[in-house]
Amino acid sequence: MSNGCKPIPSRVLDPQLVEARRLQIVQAAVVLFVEKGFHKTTTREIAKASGLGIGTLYEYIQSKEDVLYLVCAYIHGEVEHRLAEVRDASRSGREWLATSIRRFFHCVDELQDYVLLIYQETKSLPKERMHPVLEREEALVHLFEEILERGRADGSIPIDAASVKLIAHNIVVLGQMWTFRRWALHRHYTLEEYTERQISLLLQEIRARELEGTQGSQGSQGEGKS
Amino acid sequence: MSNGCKPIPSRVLDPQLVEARRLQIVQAAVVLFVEKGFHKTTTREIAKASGLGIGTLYEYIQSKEDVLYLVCAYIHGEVEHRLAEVRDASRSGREWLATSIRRFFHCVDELQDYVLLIYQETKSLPKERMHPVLEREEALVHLFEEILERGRADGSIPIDAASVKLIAHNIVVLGQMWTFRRWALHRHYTLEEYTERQISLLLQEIRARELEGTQGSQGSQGEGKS
DNA sequence: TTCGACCGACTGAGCGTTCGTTCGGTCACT
DNA sequence: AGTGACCGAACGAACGCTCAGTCGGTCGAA
Repeated sequence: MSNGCKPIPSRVLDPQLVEARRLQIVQAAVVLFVEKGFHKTTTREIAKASGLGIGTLYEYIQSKEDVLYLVCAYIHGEVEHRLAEVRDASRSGREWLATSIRRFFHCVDELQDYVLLIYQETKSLPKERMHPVLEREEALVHLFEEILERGRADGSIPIDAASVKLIAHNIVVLGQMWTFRRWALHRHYTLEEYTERQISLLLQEIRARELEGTQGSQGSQGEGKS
Repeated sequence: MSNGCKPIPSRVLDPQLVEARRLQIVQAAVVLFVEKGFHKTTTREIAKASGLGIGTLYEYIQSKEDVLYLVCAYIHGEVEHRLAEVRDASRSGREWLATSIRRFFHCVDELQDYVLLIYQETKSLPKERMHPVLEREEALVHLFEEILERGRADGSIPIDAASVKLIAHNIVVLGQMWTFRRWALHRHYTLEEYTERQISLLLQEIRARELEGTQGSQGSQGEGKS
């Protein structure tokens, strides 16, 4: 559940020590990265903030970018951990969805600096390290796909199969939007307002399909050109 | 319609020449930034690609970050220019909205590298230069607010006032999502599929409210906990 | 004595930015 | 038309500095 893909080599032998030191490193680095960004943070700053010498730092990583990768993995771990708690919580898919969205948005809000960091710095990873990070991002989308799928199965979320993936992406992105548009959104909404409004929009949208079903028409197709 | 806030000083006197040379610079830089990112692009590369000497480059800017700012302004200009064409096109707010979304998504697709660039590099701007860029981003949101507002006025888009801003943000972000999630989305949808599906979701959502009105119930409020 | 975790002075590539210089063009005066 | 003073756009070598990464050494535990 926690590791991604290729392990980062370390010159230190004891695996427990490696894990412990890397946690030090990551927790120090995350603060610095949030504060100044990846590029403007120096390895020396990371070393000092971790309580290690610069040489020691390089016993546990091979490059500065490795630190970024570790940080990304750590953050994804945090998100996944918090989200796992409600994985099988409620009864209908519809309720599960609403609960999960609330949890997810809440989590995004708590970890907003971290989420923003991933958003802004993922591109600085070397290609090979980027893939596992994106995969983990997609796993998050999959979680919501699963929920939507269950709602589809039990009839509580009447949508067509081809929209599932899209809606799942929408949910994730609209959650993350709370962080990368906070300069605008926080001026107008509290987290609760934001969450409930987004859920309400989404569920109304889903309800619409239900009603349309009873009406028997598809609507919104002959809307314009193309 | 085109300029932002504080002008960037140049040591060159002739304003026409300044504009022309800066266009050279921007168009060269934009390619490099898309290719390698802002940080990994050197001023020398920018100079060479613009057909200028390093020294000349600095006749027209004061720092490397100025180039980034010019690039951002240029891109926003492109987007705004393309969007302006349909500003007063159709009759009902609802139709205007659909048309504008199509145009916007199409535009985002055409300029996807540029849009992505702004998304990823805005944070590298110095604070003072960042503000005008964000303001221009908000202007885009305002465009959609305006459209939604008109739809509200003519009754074709029955939503409550407090949702207008949120929906406008949603539209803009879901458009931009096409660029920053292309690694996932392009695998599953063409631009047309993506656009029509998103519009359809949005309009159904709006239609839902309409129907709810005739039903007289609010729904989706007692969905879960607090 | 051996081993491995830790250290930090050192290196050198690479960066943004500067500044002394060049040189084609313009214009006032003859 | 001819001349020379002046202008300013263009140039690029060089400067000063930063910073990722290295390497030889120290030290404590086994």
